[in-house]
Amino acid sequence: MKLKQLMNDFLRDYLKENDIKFEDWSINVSNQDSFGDYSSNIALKLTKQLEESPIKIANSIANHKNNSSKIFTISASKPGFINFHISNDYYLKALDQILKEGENFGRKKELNKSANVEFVSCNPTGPLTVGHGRQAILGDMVSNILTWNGYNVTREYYYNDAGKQMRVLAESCYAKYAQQIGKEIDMPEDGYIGTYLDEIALKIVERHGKNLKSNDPIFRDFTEKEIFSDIKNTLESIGIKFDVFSKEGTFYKNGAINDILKKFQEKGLSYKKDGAVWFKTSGLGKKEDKVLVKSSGEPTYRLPDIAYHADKIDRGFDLIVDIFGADHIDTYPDVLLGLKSLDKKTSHIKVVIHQFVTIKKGGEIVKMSTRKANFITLNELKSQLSSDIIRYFFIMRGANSHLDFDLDLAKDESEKNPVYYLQYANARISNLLIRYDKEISDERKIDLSLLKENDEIALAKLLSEFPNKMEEVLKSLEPRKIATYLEEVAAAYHKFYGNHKIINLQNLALSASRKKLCEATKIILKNGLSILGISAPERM
RNA sequence: GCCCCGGUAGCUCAGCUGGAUAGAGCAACGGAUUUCUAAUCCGUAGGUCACAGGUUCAAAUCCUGUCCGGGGUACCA
Repeated sequence: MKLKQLMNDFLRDYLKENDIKFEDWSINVSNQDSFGDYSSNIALKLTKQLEESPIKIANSIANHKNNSSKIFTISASKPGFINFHISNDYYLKALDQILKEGENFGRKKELNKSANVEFVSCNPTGPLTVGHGRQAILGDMVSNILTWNGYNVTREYYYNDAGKQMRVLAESCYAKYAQQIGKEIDMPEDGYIGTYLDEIALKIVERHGKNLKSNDPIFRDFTEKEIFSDIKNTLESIGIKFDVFSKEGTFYKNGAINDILKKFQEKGLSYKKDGAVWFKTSGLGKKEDKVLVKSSGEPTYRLPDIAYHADKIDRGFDLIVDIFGADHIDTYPDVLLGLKSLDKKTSHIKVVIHQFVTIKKGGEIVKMSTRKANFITLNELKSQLSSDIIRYFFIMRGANSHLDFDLDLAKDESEKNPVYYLQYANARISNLLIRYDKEISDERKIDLSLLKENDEIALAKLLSEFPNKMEEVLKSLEPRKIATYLEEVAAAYHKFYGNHKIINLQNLALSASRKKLCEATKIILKNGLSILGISAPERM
């Protein structure tokens, strides 16, 4: 960050000295060594305004007085780029800082800001599927990213304990119960037919006998409890814990839903038609109006969702993140509209939408349908794969892309599996450090300037970028970017390791410096992996 | 019908706040000192960035349209 500032300062200084008013330039990482470390397009952008050829402007800029000459030199190249060449010294100094700050390197201090991350939030009508798994892991990592950047994070799970789905679940469970005790009863329409319900029904028979009536609350309460505890166990097995569980029923009981209806009515934003209450979204930029309360008297999901979000806003979080599956893409704008019309602040709500997951097995896509009990559960996945692998594979693609979960690759314990690539780099370093201490007991002042090889500088440069990366990730809330970065770090380390001897009894000073580079790499790998919630084994 | 996401190497995908010769992993092929852990490294080959227009000094990236794939779309959530 400091580095970019210095480069920008240099450009600003040039503009000021030449009395040019201009702001629209960028500085990017160069894509070729001969173009230095960073490049700016400022001269190209200035061509029109100055009515000069870009290369002329670039040369003029490159010759401008450089107050940061110890940190970088400047050159101009072909069409008109300004190239900044950063001194090795700058990157090596970053190593000192990494070693000094250790597990806090790149971490933001307490911001005194709070964030709420809502994710998973599925109703307890069945076991979690791999689709929920993606959301769970995405949400957990987003939470970690926020924590790392200084937020005080609340992980929240919201579910509907009162609606139609739970009623159907109870009816389905009764039907299964009836089957267990030898009665033939038809499954309710759109009922849940998964085998997990058979197990629950059997438990009910065992514990409560065979004489329960269909309307016994046990069929709802017991089932909810059973399924929920299964969900919690599943989540825990991949390292996820929630701080708060919110129930939809709360907002009926405390009157929030009626209040909102009343306010909409007062503001003229709702009306009655065909026995239902409609939300006049057409006046707010939408094409059609939406139903708030069905003619049956039951609210649609929108109303409680608005109430729930209003509640989150009122709890005073500085940032509210909603992680939703692609099925919400059309519906969350309604909720935001509702909140806005209630004069609630919504600018601090960030919605992360992720696409769905397909499982690839033996080169073929396994089609899934949740209702028809034709799905792969997260538990099944967990029984075959470690938490580390599951976590990594779910964020290997951007949230906005469909995810093909390649089961065969995930199970593969060879070098093909990218998770091991990262972990192996860490294990390699750990082993090396142990060996180093055995062979070299020499204590000396470290002279990092002995690190001059391209592989060494490239690695140091990459390590120094970690804090910037974390800031980027805070903006995009894309854990994948951390994974990509760590793969680069591991690759740079493996390359350095392959080309250069670290423990060299003939050159203890150089050995000591290289050891420091290894230690710094280990810190970065560990810090990055910890945000992803993936272990960094010392030995493999 | 309408909405969202995607179309980049044989496969899976990066890159997309516009920038200099489009990258990685896997697969293919060829190599690496009796290893500081070879779960590694080096090299070769592989591309009309779906297509057509447009904006621009500059387009894989922005705009428009078309085609293909996936998903959503209700008084279900």
